[in-house]
Amino acid sequence: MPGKIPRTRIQKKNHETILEAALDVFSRHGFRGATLDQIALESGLSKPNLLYYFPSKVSIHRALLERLMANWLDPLHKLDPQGNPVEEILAYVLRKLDMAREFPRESRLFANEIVQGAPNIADQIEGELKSLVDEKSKVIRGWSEAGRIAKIDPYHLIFSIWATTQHYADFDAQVCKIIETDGASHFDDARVFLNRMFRQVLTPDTLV
Amino acid sequence: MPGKIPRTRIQKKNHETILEAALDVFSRHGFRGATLDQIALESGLSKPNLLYYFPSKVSIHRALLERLMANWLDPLHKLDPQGNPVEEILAYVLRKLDMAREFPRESRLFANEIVQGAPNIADQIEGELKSLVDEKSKVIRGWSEAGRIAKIDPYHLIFSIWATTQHYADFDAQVCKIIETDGASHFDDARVFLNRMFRQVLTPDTLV
DNA sequence: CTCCACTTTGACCAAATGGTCAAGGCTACG
DNA sequence: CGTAGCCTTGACCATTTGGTCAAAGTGGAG
Repeated sequence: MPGKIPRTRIQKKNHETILEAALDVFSRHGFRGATLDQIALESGLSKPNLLYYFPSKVSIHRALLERLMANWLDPLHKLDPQGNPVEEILAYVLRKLDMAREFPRESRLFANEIVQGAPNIADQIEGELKSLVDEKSKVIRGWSEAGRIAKIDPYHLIFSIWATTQHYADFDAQVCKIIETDGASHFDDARVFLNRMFRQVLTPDTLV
Repeated sequence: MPGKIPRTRIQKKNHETILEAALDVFSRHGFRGATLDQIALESGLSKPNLLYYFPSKVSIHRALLERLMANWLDPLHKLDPQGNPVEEILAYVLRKLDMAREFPRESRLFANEIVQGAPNIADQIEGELKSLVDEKSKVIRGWSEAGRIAKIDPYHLIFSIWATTQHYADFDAQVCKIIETDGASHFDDARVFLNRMFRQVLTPDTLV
């Protein structure tokens, strides 16, 4: 079994192939529902070959989560304390919505994991994710207290952004069955809706 | 194997016992992740006994989903076309939030099912759920066009309500790791936040 | 009390599944 | 072109899991 970092060209390629197939399978069936045989089939490699590159099923899952966490947090990282508060937060909302559209598998992978109690990424949530959220919450609270946006709880604001944007990826099956539009045009409608909603929420109360 | 409706007292009791245990296990691990042995253990019955009352694992799961769907839709049913638009919708939001707090297992059961493509409740979503949403969306659109609430897409409004409220049940593991508050006091904060957010969203634009 | 239908379960089964291993194939480098 | 080390896999294994079955237990109507 090769070390953590792929060395040879072929190792790099197969690592990639496996993670790509695993993303597909894990995001569709959750950790327990996915099988090594499915991942082997989908990746075009044999099952023992998977286990040559990764020591176990759970290690594939963990590698995936770890690799994707950074990308997942990226939109929030980009929230600029120096920018215009309302526009910064709205840009964040729309970036998250774009990610839900472009990377629904990643979103569902995390959703599956967290719904089931986050057994494999508890540490990353408590570490990386929490400290980033804490940091950006302070920024938002600063804006809030300066009267540049409404007085709202930054944590719940962030939760509501996650919930409303990821909903379109995680609950896609439901959304598509309720809205009949064939294409993914509901993402455009969602964009309009969320843009309006969060703009409205952030606008400071003028009278009080 | 007894018919659909439990007849004897003992059948009624055991049906109940099994579904209660199954709710616990399915909501924690998803369909594939749950095992009959776990459900048997948790219900205090033997595995063959489970299969005396239900013909298969999937039939337990389906019975659960079916039984809970009605309760799940109830808050939306209560949305009164004759009431005050803003207050009706806000009351709906808060009812949904209460359900997320009081019935997190039910919420996660549905979340698990839908994230994985809703293989066992596709028909109920396309039927009962869709027609209810269609009906209430018409009501909301009516209010919207009459200028009694803002001009917003009723479907996406409903999605955003589901997303933001159920988030506190489905993603509880994440929420609790990010907010340190020990108790479930974050539900109170969420109530304040969501109340403000949706009130804001529904307020009609006065100028245009 | 008796008897019959309802209920319960220990033992068992076939299939699926995560994982192992030894043997064979391939490749890059000298 | 040869060989050392990387890569691949068919066959196999132990365990888990959904499900079966025959036999034993139990409760309540008469």
